[in-house]
Amino acid sequence: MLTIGKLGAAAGVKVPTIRYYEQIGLLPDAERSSGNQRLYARSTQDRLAFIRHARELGFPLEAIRDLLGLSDRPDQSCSEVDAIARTQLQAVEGRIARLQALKGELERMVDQCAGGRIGDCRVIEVLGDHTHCSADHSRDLHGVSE
Amino acid sequence: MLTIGKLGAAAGVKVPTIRYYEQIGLLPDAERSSGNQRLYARSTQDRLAFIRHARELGFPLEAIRDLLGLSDRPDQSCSEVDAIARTQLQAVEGRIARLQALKGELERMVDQCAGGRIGDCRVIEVLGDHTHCSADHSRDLHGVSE
DNA sequence: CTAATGTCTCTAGCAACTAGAGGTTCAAGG
DNA sequence: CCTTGAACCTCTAGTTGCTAGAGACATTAG
Repeated sequence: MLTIGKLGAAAGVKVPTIRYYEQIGLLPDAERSSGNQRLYARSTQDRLAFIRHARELGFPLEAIRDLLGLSDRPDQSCSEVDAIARTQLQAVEGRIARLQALKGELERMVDQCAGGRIGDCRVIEVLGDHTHCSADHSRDLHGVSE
Repeated sequence: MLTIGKLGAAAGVKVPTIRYYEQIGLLPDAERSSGNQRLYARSTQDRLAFIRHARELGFPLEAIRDLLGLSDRPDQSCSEVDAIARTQLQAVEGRIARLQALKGELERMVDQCAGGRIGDCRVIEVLGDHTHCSADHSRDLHGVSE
């Protein structure tokens, strides 16, 4: 049996995140020691690694919840699993396409900044002007900052 | 003078978002009509279009706040503006690179899903296994979902 | 035995909005 | 002039996926 800290270190997930996953029902309620501390079986490490990897791949927690539910019923068709993965793939492709349009626009901005005064700055000017927009980025308004 | 609805329509920003921007100080407090409704000058439309475009380009609101502050002092050097844009460009390039790694992994998953039962499903298997990871995606853990 | 570290619960905060309740004001049609 | 309905107001709370902190208890190394 592992304590939460060992589990987190083994799976590469921070301790509060594990408690959060338990809270939202993504992990089952952990067993407890006599002193009320969470104890985990090895299998939980696999489940947690699964979650982590899926998160890294950009799957939202709701999709991961579905995948975990599906993986608990190994005799059914995997078409649903496939659909979730395909949806995710499409989302990633869309993000890449839009980010590449943004990249082009940013490059133009930086190239045109001649190092003068702000009054002449192309960056400011381009940001105030939509006419060079090469795509509809409106669906990019969230989740892009870093 | 424009009402908030007209302004929003003209700049492509939703009404509650405009009020939110005012609340956090990104837009100055609007003038009010006798009946307490917000009224905007045309110049606000430009400022709002600037914000919208910068958001579409992925600039966080804090960076936009800085840019707006800089654009109000047009006689200074634009090196700061340039730096903000370059930072943003780097962030976008990093995101693209990581998303392309993720795309490859997702494609492998989908290709290998032979349409059988979940017990044999490669998607589930790959998600449980980190060994094929081609990069450290750990900085991708937020902001990727769509 | 004690000190340090780990764990517990709980609340609050982050970005950047979005949604809803419940009430007021405005513009147009009859 | 009056009414209707859209647009506006404020306020609170919710979203996603965590992260940070407070204050208290548990465990472990020396």
